[in-house]
Amino acid sequence: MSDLLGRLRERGWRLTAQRRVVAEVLDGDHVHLTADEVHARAAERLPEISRATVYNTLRELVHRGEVLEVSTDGRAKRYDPNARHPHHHLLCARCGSIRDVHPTGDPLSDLPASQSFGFTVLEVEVTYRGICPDCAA
Amino acid sequence: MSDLLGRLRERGWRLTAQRRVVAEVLDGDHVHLTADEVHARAAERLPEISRATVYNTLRELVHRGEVLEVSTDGRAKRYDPNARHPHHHLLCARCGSIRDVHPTGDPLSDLPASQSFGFTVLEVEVTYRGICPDCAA
DNA sequence: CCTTGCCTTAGATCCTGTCCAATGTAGGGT
DNA sequence: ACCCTACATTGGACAGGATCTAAGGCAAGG
Ligand SMILES: [Mn+2]
Ligand SMILES: [Mn+2]
Ligand SMILES: [Zn+2]
Ligand SMILES: [Zn+2]
Repeated sequence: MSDLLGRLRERGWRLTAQRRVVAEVLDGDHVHLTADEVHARAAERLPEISRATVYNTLRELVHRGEVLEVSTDGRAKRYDPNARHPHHHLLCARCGSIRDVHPTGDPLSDLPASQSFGFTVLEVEVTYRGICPDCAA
Repeated sequence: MSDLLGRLRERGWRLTAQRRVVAEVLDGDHVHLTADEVHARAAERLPEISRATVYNTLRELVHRGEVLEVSTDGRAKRYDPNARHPHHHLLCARCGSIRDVHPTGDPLSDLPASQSFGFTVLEVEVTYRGICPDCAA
């Protein structure tokens, strides 16, 4: 994230207290918060911030490529500020917790053109599913 | 699917008209229906079948390993009877349509033990995302 | 056939996420 | 420094997907 706010301001992003707080909450590595978790932490600093604004801000950060949106089966999506370093995820099937894992190969190149069915393939997501140590105990 | 019903009956599954119809609807390859699509098609043959029963039956088929549950980002999950032949999916980011793709490598073996974080890793899912020919036009 | 424990049902309810119309404000222009 | 206004925020309504509940139905073993 580092100078996220600077980068966004240059692109004409209006800088509000709400957006600043959301960006602060998302700062760090190995952060995978749900929108409601982001809202809860943001509300500690700015009690009147609304859920709608958190959703709006997250949607824009995702759209601008600053935050990664991680689907977790039926549960709430998680937001990952570590969008610059491509990586994959290890997901606990029981509690939904997430860990980062780093790829050894490039699965995109593993998709032969013959299997593209005319799709314009943009990205690939690899999700390892299992049971985390906490849930196993 | 072939002798799905026989297999399930042996495991003590009570055989009802509703379950039979759901299994019939799911028969075939490259089938990726949502729960509501399954319900609509089942209702053509058995008009009084309820959504709850379709959900219950799908959940059990998934739990027994007879059907694969495929998450598609924010959309309704899709149910895939082709659970015996492991494969991955190519998902249209615009309309949510799905195609089967077959892996060239085994991403599970690409996960070094050093990155398991104590998880018991059960499976890996690879999702290619892009734009399908219909949506591109 | 009976019985009983499993199934099915309609509708309520939950969860995540989006939409809306009213109100507030960042920041460029003067 | 102050105004304007286009853009942002807000609370609450809304929507889709999925689960839960309590009442009644029925498969299948005896
Ligand atoms: Mn991550
Ligand atoms: Mn499939
Ligand atoms: Zn867990
Ligand atoms: Zn499409």
